[in-house]
Amino acid sequence: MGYQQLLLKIYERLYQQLGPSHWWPAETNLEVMVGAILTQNTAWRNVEKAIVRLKEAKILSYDGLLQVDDARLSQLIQPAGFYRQKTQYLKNLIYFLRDHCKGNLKQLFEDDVHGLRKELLNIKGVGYETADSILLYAGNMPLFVIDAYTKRVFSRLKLMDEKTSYQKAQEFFMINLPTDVQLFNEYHALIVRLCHTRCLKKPCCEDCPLIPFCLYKSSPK
DNA sequence: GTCCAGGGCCTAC
DNA sequence: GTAGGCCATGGA
Repeated sequence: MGYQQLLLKIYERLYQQLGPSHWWPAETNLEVMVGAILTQNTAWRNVEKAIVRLKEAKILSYDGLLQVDDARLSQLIQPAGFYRQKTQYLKNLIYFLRDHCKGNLKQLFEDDVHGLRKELLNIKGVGYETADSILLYAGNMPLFVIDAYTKRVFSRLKLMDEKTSYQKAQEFFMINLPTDVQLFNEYHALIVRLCHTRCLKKPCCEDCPLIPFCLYKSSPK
């Protein structure tokens, strides 16, 4: 079986087992962008707390985030951890939006995808995964998002090395899958959800949906 | 108490 | 281009 077929088989199996994800969990595109920064190396439940606080303070908006002072923002996002860095990262993002499109996100995502990706990566605090999450889940642009879970799952399937670079891993998926925003959206979401609900230590859990594709043999304990 | 979570930056090599 | 240290909270 070629990689194209294999990747689609794995996708179909995950979708059958886990069902649709309805990602990204956010009410607006700006909320997706904010969540993408807040979730950096942080459990989503902690991000949710910060998001709720931002909403309660009525500053989860372009104008709100533009005007709030650093100390206040820092205090509100504290539950999401790394709050001093993330305060600056959020400010950097909002200043980019101000300078680039005056906060008009619809206009922002009309740009050329690769040009926009390069500009996002120029923002201090936006790396590959954050940029691609924003482009895919807020901008509906066809970028496959790689994260630690993706590398963990697919290295276990012997389809890549855990240390594979972001670019190489992304290339692997994008070369071997049709360029389809909805497919990229759902595939990444399913990988994350799989990792939230399954043990990923070797050998495979006996009820793991990916057992048919897993090359590690379960050994009796 | 220890480990980890939907990373990214900086520095050294 | 990459390995290691750093950033911080909250749940398991």
